[in-house]
Amino acid sequence: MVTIKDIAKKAGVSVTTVSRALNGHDDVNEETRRKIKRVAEELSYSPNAVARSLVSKKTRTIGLIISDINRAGAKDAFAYEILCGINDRAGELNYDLLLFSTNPSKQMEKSYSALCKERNVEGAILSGLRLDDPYLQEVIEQNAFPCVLIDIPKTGENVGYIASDSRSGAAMATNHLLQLGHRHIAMINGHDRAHVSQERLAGYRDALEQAGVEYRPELVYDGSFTEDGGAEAMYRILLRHPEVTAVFCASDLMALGAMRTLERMERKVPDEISIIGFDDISIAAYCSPKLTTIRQDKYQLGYQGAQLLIDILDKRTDNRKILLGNQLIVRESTRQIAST
Amino acid sequence: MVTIKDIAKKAGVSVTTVSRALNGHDDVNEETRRKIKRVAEELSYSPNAVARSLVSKKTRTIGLIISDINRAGAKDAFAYEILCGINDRAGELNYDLLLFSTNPSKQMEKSYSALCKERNVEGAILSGLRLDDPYLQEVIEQNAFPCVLIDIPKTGENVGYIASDSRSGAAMATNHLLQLGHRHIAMINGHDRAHVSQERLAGYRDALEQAGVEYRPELVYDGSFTEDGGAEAMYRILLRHPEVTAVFCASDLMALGAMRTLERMERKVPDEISIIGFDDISIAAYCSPKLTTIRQDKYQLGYQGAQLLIDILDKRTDNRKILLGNQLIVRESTRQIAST
DNA sequence: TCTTTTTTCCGAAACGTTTCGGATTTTACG
DNA sequence: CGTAAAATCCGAAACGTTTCGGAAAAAAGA
Repeated sequence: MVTIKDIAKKAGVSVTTVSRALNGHDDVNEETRRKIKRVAEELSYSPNAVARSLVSKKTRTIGLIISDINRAGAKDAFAYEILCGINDRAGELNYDLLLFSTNPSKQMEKSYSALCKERNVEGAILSGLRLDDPYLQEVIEQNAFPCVLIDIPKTGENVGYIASDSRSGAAMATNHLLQLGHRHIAMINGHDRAHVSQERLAGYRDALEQAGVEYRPELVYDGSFTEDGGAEAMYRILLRHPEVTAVFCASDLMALGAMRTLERMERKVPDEISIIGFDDISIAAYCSPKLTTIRQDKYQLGYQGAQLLIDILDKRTDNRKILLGNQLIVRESTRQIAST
Repeated sequence: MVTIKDIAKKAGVSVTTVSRALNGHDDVNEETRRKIKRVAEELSYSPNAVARSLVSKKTRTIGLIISDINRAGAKDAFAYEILCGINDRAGELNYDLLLFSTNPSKQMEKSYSALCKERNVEGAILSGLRLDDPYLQEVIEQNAFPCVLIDIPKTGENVGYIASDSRSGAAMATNHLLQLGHRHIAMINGHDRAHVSQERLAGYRDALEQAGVEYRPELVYDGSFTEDGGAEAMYRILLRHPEVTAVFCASDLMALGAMRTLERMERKVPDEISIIGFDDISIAAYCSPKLTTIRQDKYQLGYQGAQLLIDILDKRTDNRKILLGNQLIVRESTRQIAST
């Protein structure tokens, strides 16, 4: 390995000068700088980032703790799009990303903060964590290193969060169904360890109450954010609440499951029952019928999340909270209620 | 920051002993070890991985250069599944992943090998690179650091590759169509800067020739691996080769595009034209008609790729090449040719 | 009791870089 | 020409860890 010393020797200067020359400091003669650069080139020198960060305390690295990077996520590609956003913004700002191997199988022995401290990342972005994650509290309380949480509404001196506005999104979805004349609207929600589930439920209630429709808790089913869960929930709705003409699903995946059940039971969507999802995953535009849904911009979640983190790092902002808007995408799975 | 020195001082021993105690060396009294561990705990010490790797030359980090991590990839989630596989295996073996910000927009000034050398990663996995990538050659020739290429058939002392067997997969697809009685089979291929395109074309030819069907180059169109490209190619096929009754698409995304065109032109799939794809992306099981395709195990590409890299690192194998099998998934987009 | 072996510990160097404080040389100014 | 200022360079320390070689202390053997 060729080091700064080798260059110094060959160029006949001190290591100090080599360092300063290569880093563009201005107290080095242009001619010596050229020479040093030439020698560095000849020896095909490349700086050792590890040594550099040991002294500078800077790694230009952002830690990523994305617990939902797994096979199952391929369908909704949720984590993926977030990652793309982070990757793009981090790339633009010249940060690299360190993906921690948060081993979910064997109980992790190291906390997130330990992980980040050890590796000297400058900050971290956490996504896919459950509200009851044992290490989450520690991250926030210790306030040890700057981080941005995705979809977890906690802030602190050094911790910010970003999310899409689930509540208004859910209200938007429910309103859409209401405007189509539906009055008996069920909801298939995700598991309640996710904050977004609470928010989406609240939005659903908001819309109902504002429209003067009674909110009936028994119409809300748990689909645990999975396709099978959605399918299962739909069976129960069909069985127990035949009066229901529309279902708001808190995720597209669950909506897909619900539609599968409806197909099996030979109930036509949207003619007999309207379905609206949440997320706008790519399948939504291809399935049959195409799914009406609330689009949330997952990419921006990552992109602006990365931006927020770096703003926090550079103490460039006091803002610790970003809420992204959503968009209603009307496709084929919802329809004006049949006038009976 | 609390260091090993602080522990040494508080425990009344030397830094050497602390280091050896914490790292489980056996030349330290069990009692002192306990004491040191206790002190470390009290001070909530966490080791500095940067300093450690400066001296040990080990980072337990794998570099990732995945040039196709971008928004567009959300539909096929190809890069994502590979990443999941890598992430899982790396996690199991206790490696972290460093995602390099290969900024495709501004021309990268640093080569991959420079990137990896600087950051002292132990090895790297490269995916999504084009055959004509300017830096690819350098990686292989310099042989500077161990790496695994995905879908690029080059090997070397320290470089291995992993891919799914595109050629046999394409033959499998074409055979499926032949067995259904099709004789006029067009192909929509990807751009030819990808090695897989060449392979899939070869497989297509293999199958045709083996079945005694003439290979006609004019039936092969370039869909450049995009949905729009597939749609465009399909238009041309319809226009110029009305005799075609089946199309083999070298990717599901292009198949989706082709099906879009067919729907617009009111040609029924599979009644009038059979379509088979390649990849088995998640949409394939949901679109209408559901897409018959060749499934390749992208997750294993990553998982076994990571394994291969680590085997190379540990000099545990001389194998430098892994070829994964594919699987024909028959759904709804192919059918026995209508007997005329 | 004396020597040898084993156990337990430590000092110092090393990893490759940055940076502080100062030294030397050159240039500018009166 | 003498002095002040600017330009250019350098030595040494520091970052937090590991490890080599050996030293001191304890245990074992004769």
